[in-house]
Amino acid sequence: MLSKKAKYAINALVSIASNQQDGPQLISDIAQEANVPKKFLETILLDLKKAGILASKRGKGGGYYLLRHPKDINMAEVMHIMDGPIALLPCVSEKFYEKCAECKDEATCGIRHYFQEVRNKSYAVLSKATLKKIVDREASIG
Amino acid sequence: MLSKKAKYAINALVSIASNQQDGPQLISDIAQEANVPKKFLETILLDLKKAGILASKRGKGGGYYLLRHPKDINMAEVMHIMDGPIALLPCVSEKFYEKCAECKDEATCGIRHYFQEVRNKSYAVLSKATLKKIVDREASIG
DNA sequence: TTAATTCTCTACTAATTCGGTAGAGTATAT
DNA sequence: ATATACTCTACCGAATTAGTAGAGAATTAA
Repeated sequence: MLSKKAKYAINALVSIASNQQDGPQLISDIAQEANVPKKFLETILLDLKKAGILASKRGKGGGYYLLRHPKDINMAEVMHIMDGPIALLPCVSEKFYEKCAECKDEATCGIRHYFQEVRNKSYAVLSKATLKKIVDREASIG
Repeated sequence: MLSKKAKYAINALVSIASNQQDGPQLISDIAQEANVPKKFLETILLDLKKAGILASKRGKGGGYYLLRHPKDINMAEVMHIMDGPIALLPCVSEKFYEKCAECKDEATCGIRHYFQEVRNKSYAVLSKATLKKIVDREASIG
Protein backbone atom coordinates (compact mmCIF):
# COMPACT_ATOMS: atom_id res chain seq x y z
CA MET A 1 0.00 0.00 0.00
CA LEU A 2 0.99 3.59 -0.57
CA SER A 3 1.87 5.52 2.56
CA LYS A 4 -0.32 8.46 3.49
CA LYS A 5 2.63 10.64 2.68
CA ALA A 6 2.73 9.45 -0.92
CA LYS A 7 -1.02 9.71 -1.33
CA TYR A 8 -1.03 13.20 0.19
CA ALA A 9 1.83 14.19 -2.10
CA ILE A 10 -0.07 13.08 -5.18
CA ASN A 11 -3.25 14.84 -4.09
CA ALA A 12 -1.32 17.99 -3.30
CA LEU A 13 0.35 17.97 -6.70
CA VAL A 14 -2.98 17.47 -8.43
CA SER A 15 -4.34 20.42 -6.49
CA ILE A 16 -1.37 22.63 -7.40
CA ALA A 17 -1.51 21.57 -11.04
CA SER A 18 -5.17 22.29 -11.43
CA ASN A 19 -4.82 25.80 -9.98
CA GLN A 20 -1.59 26.57 -11.77
CA GLN A 21 -2.95 29.56 -13.64
CA ASP A 22 -3.46 31.42 -10.32
CA GLY A 23 0.27 31.41 -9.49
CA PRO A 24 1.84 30.07 -6.27
CA GLN A 25 -0.56 28.19 -3.99
CA LEU A 26 -0.58 28.68 -0.22
CA ILE A 27 0.15 25.63 1.94
CA SER A 28 -3.13 26.23 3.76
CA ASP A 29 -5.11 26.31 0.53
CA ILE A 30 -3.51 23.11 -0.70
CA ALA A 31 -4.11 21.49 2.68
CA GLN A 32 -7.77 22.36 2.48
CA GLU A 33 -8.28 21.30 -1.12
CA ALA A 34 -6.30 18.08 -0.83
CA ASN A 35 -7.70 17.26 2.62
CA VAL A 36 -4.29 16.95 4.29
CA PRO A 37 -3.24 18.12 7.80
CA LYS A 38 -1.42 21.39 7.19
CA LYS A 39 1.64 20.75 9.34
CA PHE A 40 2.16 17.36 7.77
CA LEU A 41 1.74 18.83 4.31
CA GLU A 42 4.56 21.27 5.00
CA THR A 43 7.06 18.45 5.29
CA ILE A 44 5.70 16.75 2.20
CA LEU A 45 5.95 19.88 0.06
CA LEU A 46 9.51 20.42 1.24
CA ASP A 47 10.39 16.90 0.12
CA LEU A 48 8.88 17.58 -3.29
CA LYS A 49 10.84 20.81 -3.47
CA LYS A 50 14.12 19.10 -2.59
CA ALA A 51 13.36 16.55 -5.29
CA GLY A 52 13.05 19.24 -7.94
CA ILE A 53 9.32 18.98 -8.58
CA LEU A 54 8.15 22.10 -6.79
CA ALA A 55 9.58 25.52 -6.05
CA SER A 56 8.38 28.06 -3.51
CA LYS A 57 8.22 31.77 -2.78
CA ARG A 58 7.98 33.32 0.68
CA GLY A 59 6.08 36.35 1.85
CA LYS A 60 2.91 37.85 0.47
CA GLY A 61 1.91 36.40 -2.87
CA GLY A 62 4.11 33.41 -2.11
CA GLY A 63 3.37 29.71 -2.01
CA TYR A 64 4.30 26.58 -3.94
CA TYR A 65 4.30 26.09 -7.70
CA LEU A 66 5.31 23.42 -10.21
CA LEU A 67 8.82 23.58 -11.55
CA ARG A 68 7.99 21.49 -14.62
CA HIS A 69 5.13 20.96 -16.99
CA PRO A 70 2.47 18.59 -15.58
CA LYS A 71 3.08 16.21 -18.47
CA ASP A 72 6.62 15.72 -17.17
CA ILE A 73 5.65 14.69 -13.63
CA ASN A 74 4.40 11.15 -13.13
CA MET A 75 3.22 8.92 -10.29
CA ALA A 76 6.24 6.64 -10.40
CA GLU A 77 8.56 9.55 -9.68
CA VAL A 78 6.42 10.82 -6.81
CA MET A 79 6.28 7.34 -5.30
CA HIS A 80 10.03 7.00 -5.55
CA ILE A 81 10.47 10.26 -3.67
CA MET A 82 7.97 9.55 -0.92
CA ASP A 83 8.02 5.78 -0.43
CA GLY A 84 11.14 4.53 -2.17
CA PRO A 85 10.88 1.40 -4.29
CA ILE A 86 7.90 0.43 -6.40
CA ALA A 87 9.01 -3.21 -6.56
CA LEU A 88 7.69 -5.73 -4.04
CA LEU A 89 11.11 -7.31 -3.53
CA PRO A 90 14.34 -5.33 -3.14
CA CYS A 91 16.09 -7.65 -5.59
CA VAL A 92 13.88 -6.54 -8.49
CA SER A 93 13.96 -2.82 -7.74
CA GLU A 94 15.60 -0.63 -10.40
CA LYS A 95 16.43 2.43 -8.30
CA PHE A 96 16.65 0.86 -4.85
CA TYR A 97 18.20 -2.49 -5.63
CA GLU A 98 19.29 -4.65 -2.70
CA LYS A 99 19.93 -8.34 -2.35
CA CYS A 100 17.17 -10.16 -0.48
CA ALA A 101 18.62 -10.82 2.97
CA GLU A 102 17.60 -14.46 3.24
CA CYS A 103 18.00 -15.37 -0.43
CA LYS A 104 20.59 -18.06 -1.04
CA ASP A 105 21.06 -17.59 -4.78
CA GLU A 106 19.40 -14.92 -6.88
CA ALA A 107 19.97 -16.78 -10.12
CA THR A 108 18.02 -19.86 -9.08
CA CYS A 109 15.31 -18.04 -7.14
CA GLY A 110 11.97 -19.26 -8.45
CA ILE A 111 9.87 -16.27 -7.41
CA ARG A 112 12.09 -13.45 -8.60
CA HIS A 113 10.90 -13.75 -12.18
CA TYR A 114 7.27 -13.13 -11.23
CA PHE A 115 8.04 -10.17 -9.02
CA GLN A 116 10.18 -8.76 -11.79
CA GLU A 117 7.17 -8.89 -14.07
CA VAL A 118 4.93 -7.26 -11.47
CA ARG A 119 7.47 -4.49 -11.03
CA ASN A 120 7.79 -3.88 -14.76
CA LYS A 121 4.06 -3.76 -15.40
CA SER A 122 3.42 -1.52 -12.38
CA TYR A 123 6.16 0.84 -13.41
CA ALA A 124 4.86 1.00 -16.97
CA VAL A 125 1.45 2.14 -15.76
CA LEU A 126 2.69 4.53 -13.08
CA SER A 127 5.30 6.23 -15.23
CA LYS A 128 2.67 6.94 -17.85
CA ALA A 129 0.28 8.41 -15.29
CA THR A 130 1.30 12.05 -15.55
CA LEU A 131 -0.11 14.97 -13.60
CA LYS A 132 -1.50 16.32 -16.85
CA LYS A 133 -3.41 13.14 -17.62
CA ILE A 134 -4.78 13.03 -14.07
CA VAL A 135 -5.95 16.64 -14.10
CA ASP A 136 -7.49 16.21 -17.58
CA ARG A 137 -9.24 13.07 -16.44
CA GLU A 138 -10.74 14.81 -13.41
CA ALA A 139 -11.87 17.70 -15.58
CA SER A 140 -13.55 15.36 -18.07
CA ILE A 141 -15.44 13.49 -15.33
CA GLY A 142 -16.20 16.22 -12.77
CA MET B 1 7.25 -4.07 -0.46
CA LEU B 2 6.38 -7.54 0.76
CA SER B 3 6.73 -8.05 4.50
CA LYS B 4 9.28 -10.58 5.70
CA LYS B 5 6.37 -12.67 6.83
CA ALA B 6 5.01 -12.96 3.31
CA LYS B 7 8.40 -13.63 1.81
CA TYR B 8 9.15 -16.25 4.47
CA ALA B 9 5.75 -17.83 3.83
CA ILE B 10 6.45 -18.15 0.13
CA ASN B 11 9.92 -19.57 0.69
CA ALA B 12 8.57 -22.02 3.25
CA LEU B 13 5.86 -23.20 0.87
CA VAL B 14 8.38 -23.65 -1.93
CA SER B 15 10.49 -25.70 0.43
CA ILE B 16 7.53 -27.85 1.51
CA ALA B 17 6.37 -28.29 -2.07
CA SER B 18 9.74 -29.39 -3.35
CA ASN B 19 10.11 -32.02 -0.62
CA GLN B 20 6.53 -33.16 -0.79
CA GLN B 21 7.39 -36.75 -1.67
CA ASP B 22 9.06 -37.20 1.73
CA GLY B 23 5.85 -36.62 3.67
CA PRO B 24 5.35 -34.00 6.43
CA GLN B 25 8.24 -31.56 6.87
CA LEU B 26 9.55 -30.56 10.30
CA ILE B 27 9.40 -26.88 11.21
CA SER B 28 13.13 -26.98 11.94
CA ASP B 29 13.92 -28.46 8.53
CA ILE B 30 11.81 -25.87 6.74
CA ALA B 31 13.40 -23.12 8.83
CA GLN B 32 16.83 -24.28 7.79
CA GLU B 33 16.04 -24.73 4.12
CA ALA B 34 14.08 -21.50 3.76
CA ASN B 35 16.49 -19.52 5.95
CA VAL B 36 13.82 -18.35 8.40
CA PRO B 37 14.07 -18.00 12.23
CA LYS B 38 12.35 -21.09 13.59
CA LYS B 39 10.11 -19.43 16.19
CA PHE B 40 8.92 -16.88 13.70
CA LEU B 41 8.28 -19.60 11.15
CA GLU B 42 5.98 -21.36 13.63
CA THR B 43 3.55 -18.46 13.59
CA ILE B 44 3.72 -18.23 9.82
CA LEU B 45 2.97 -21.90 9.28
CA LEU B 46 0.04 -21.67 11.67
CA ASP B 47 -1.38 -18.81 9.63
CA LEU B 48 -1.06 -20.86 6.46
CA LYS B 49 -2.75 -23.73 8.22
CA LYS B 50 -5.67 -21.58 9.39
CA ALA B 51 -6.00 -20.34 5.84
CA GLY B 52 -6.42 -23.86 4.51
CA ILE B 53 -3.15 -24.15 2.61
CA LEU B 54 -1.27 -26.41 4.98
CA ALA B 55 -2.14 -29.16 7.42
CA SER B 56 -0.02 -30.60 10.19
CA LYS B 57 0.59 -33.75 12.17
CA ARG B 58 2.02 -33.84 15.68
CA GLY B 59 4.37 -36.34 17.26
CA LYS B 60 6.98 -38.50 15.65
CA GLY B 61 6.78 -38.52 11.87
CA GLY B 62 4.79 -35.30 12.06
CA GLY B 63 5.29 -31.93 10.45
CA TYR B 64 3.58 -29.72 7.89
CA TYR B 65 2.31 -30.72 4.47
CA LEU B 66 0.37 -29.16 1.61
CA LEU B 67 -3.38 -29.57 1.69
CA ARG B 68 -3.76 -28.89 -2.05
CA HIS B 69 -1.89 -29.54 -5.23
CA PRO B 70 0.94 -27.03 -5.82
CA LYS B 71 -0.74 -25.90 -9.03
CA ASP B 72 -3.68 -24.70 -6.91
CA ILE B 73 -1.65 -22.46 -4.60
CA ASN B 74 -0.52 -19.11 -5.96
CA MET B 75 1.39 -16.04 -4.76
CA ALA B 76 -1.64 -13.78 -4.75
CA GLU B 77 -3.39 -15.99 -2.23
CA VAL B 78 -0.34 -16.21 0.01
CA MET B 79 0.09 -12.45 -0.07
CA HIS B 80 -3.56 -11.95 0.83
CA ILE B 81 -3.12 -14.19 3.85
CA MET B 82 0.10 -12.66 5.10
CA ASP B 83 -0.03 -9.00 4.08
CA GLY B 84 -3.63 -8.31 3.15
CA PRO B 85 -4.32 -6.26 0.03
CA ILE B 86 -2.27 -6.42 -3.15
CA ALA B 87 -3.63 -3.05 -4.31
CA LEU B 88 -1.72 0.14 -3.56
CA LEU B 89 -4.88 2.03 -2.59
CA PRO B 90 -7.64 0.56 -0.40
CA CYS B 91 -10.28 1.87 -2.83
CA VAL B 92 -9.08 -0.41 -5.63
CA SER B 93 -8.64 -3.54 -3.53
CA GLU B 94 -10.93 -6.46 -4.43
CA LYS B 95 -10.79 -8.41 -1.17
CA PHE B 96 -9.96 -5.62 1.28
CA TYR B 97 -11.91 -2.72 -0.15
CA GLU B 98 -12.11 0.46 1.89
CA LYS B 99 -12.86 4.03 0.99
CA CYS B 100 -9.76 6.23 0.97
CA ALA B 101 -10.02 8.27 4.16
CA GLU B 102 -9.25 11.65 2.64
CA CYS B 103 -10.90 11.09 -0.73
CA LYS B 104 -13.76 13.49 -1.42
CA ASP B 105 -15.39 11.65 -4.29
CA GLU B 106 -14.34 8.29 -5.61
CA ALA B 107 -16.09 8.77 -8.92
CA THR B 108 -14.13 11.87 -9.90
CA CYS B 109 -10.80 10.76 -8.43
CA GLY B 110 -8.20 11.15 -11.14
CA ILE B 111 -5.66 8.68 -9.80
CA ARG B 112 -7.93 5.76 -8.98
CA HIS B 113 -8.03 4.59 -12.59
CA TYR B 114 -4.26 4.13 -12.74
CA PHE B 115 -4.02 2.31 -9.44
CA GLN B 116 -6.86 0.09 -10.57
CA GLU B 117 -4.81 -0.87 -13.58
CA VAL B 118 -1.72 -1.51 -11.47
CA ARG B 119 -3.76 -3.71 -9.18
CA ASN B 120 -5.27 -5.70 -12.04
CA LYS B 121 -1.97 -6.31 -13.78
CA SER B 122 -0.22 -7.25 -10.55
CA TYR B 123 -2.96 -9.64 -9.61
CA ALA B 124 -2.92 -11.24 -13.04
CA VAL B 125 0.77 -12.07 -12.69
CA LEU B 126 0.65 -13.14 -9.04
CA SER B 127 -2.40 -15.34 -9.36
CA LYS B 128 -0.75 -17.20 -12.23
CA ALA B 129 2.44 -17.72 -10.24
CA THR B 130 1.63 -21.10 -8.71
CA LEU B 131 3.80 -23.12 -6.37
CA LYS B 132 4.11 -25.72 -9.10
CA LYS B 133 5.45 -23.24 -11.63
CA ILE B 134 7.90 -21.87 -9.08
CA VAL B 135 9.22 -25.28 -8.09
CA ASP B 136 9.50 -26.33 -11.75
CA ARG B 137 11.32 -23.12 -12.57
CA GLU B 138 13.84 -23.67 -9.79
CA ALA B 139 14.37 -27.25 -10.92
CA SER B 140 14.96 -26.19 -14.51
CA ILE B 141 17.53 -23.54 -13.53
CA GLY B 142 19.29 -25.12 -10.55
C1' DT C 1 11.90 50.26 9.43
C1' DT C 2 8.30 47.87 10.98
C1' DA C 3 4.73 44.73 10.45
C1' DA C 4 2.45 41.17 8.13
C1' DT C 5 2.94 37.24 5.47
C1' DT C 6 4.59 32.80 4.32
C1' DC C 7 7.76 29.21 3.82
C1' DT C 8 11.71 26.61 6.65
C1' DC C 9 14.00 24.22 10.11
C1' DT C 10 14.79 21.61 14.42
C1' DA C 11 12.96 18.81 17.42
C1' DC C 12 9.83 16.26 19.45
C1' DT C 13 5.91 12.59 20.12
C1' DA C 14 2.21 9.03 20.05
C1' DA C 15 0.60 5.10 17.89
C1' DT C 16 1.18 1.29 15.09
C1' DT C 17 3.43 -2.32 12.73
C1' DC C 18 7.20 -5.42 12.13
C1' DG C 19 10.08 -8.94 13.32
C1' DG C 20 10.90 -11.94 16.68
C1' DT C 21 11.18 -14.75 21.31
C1' DA C 22 9.93 -17.50 25.69
C1' DG C 23 7.87 -21.03 27.64
C1' DA C 24 4.18 -23.81 29.02
C1' DG C 25 0.64 -26.85 26.89
C1' DT C 26 -1.31 -30.53 24.01
C1' DA C 27 -1.52 -34.31 20.70
C1' DT C 28 0.69 -38.47 18.73
C1' DA C 29 3.56 -42.57 18.05
C1' DT C 30 5.98 -46.19 19.93
C1' DA D 1 5.56 -43.57 29.93
C1' DT D 2 8.40 -41.04 27.09
C1' DA D 3 10.13 -38.65 23.33
C1' DT D 4 8.62 -36.04 19.53
C1' DA D 5 6.65 -32.16 17.46
C1' DC D 6 3.07 -28.86 16.73
C1' DT D 7 0.12 -25.03 19.45
C1' DC D 8 -1.08 -21.33 22.23
C1' DT D 9 -0.59 -17.24 25.17
C1' DA D 10 1.95 -13.66 26.06
C1' DC D 11 5.29 -10.93 25.62
C1' DC D 12 9.31 -7.62 23.65
C1' DG D 13 12.40 -4.13 21.27
C1' DA D 14 13.11 -1.56 17.19
C1' DA D 15 11.59 0.72 13.33
C1' DT D 16 8.27 3.18 10.81
C1' DT D 17 4.32 6.08 10.23
C1' DA D 18 1.77 9.93 10.90
C1' DG D 19 1.82 13.51 12.78
C1' DT D 20 2.71 18.37 16.00
C1' DA D 21 5.05 22.55 18.23
C1' DG D 22 7.32 26.45 17.84
C1' DA D 23 11.01 29.46 16.76
C1' DG D 24 13.43 31.31 12.56
C1' DA D 25 14.29 33.44 8.12
C1' DA D 26 12.90 35.59 3.76
C1' DT D 27 9.88 38.66 1.31
C1' DT D 28 6.59 42.31 0.47
C1' DA D 29 4.48 46.50 1.31
C1' DA D 30 2.94 50.31 4.16
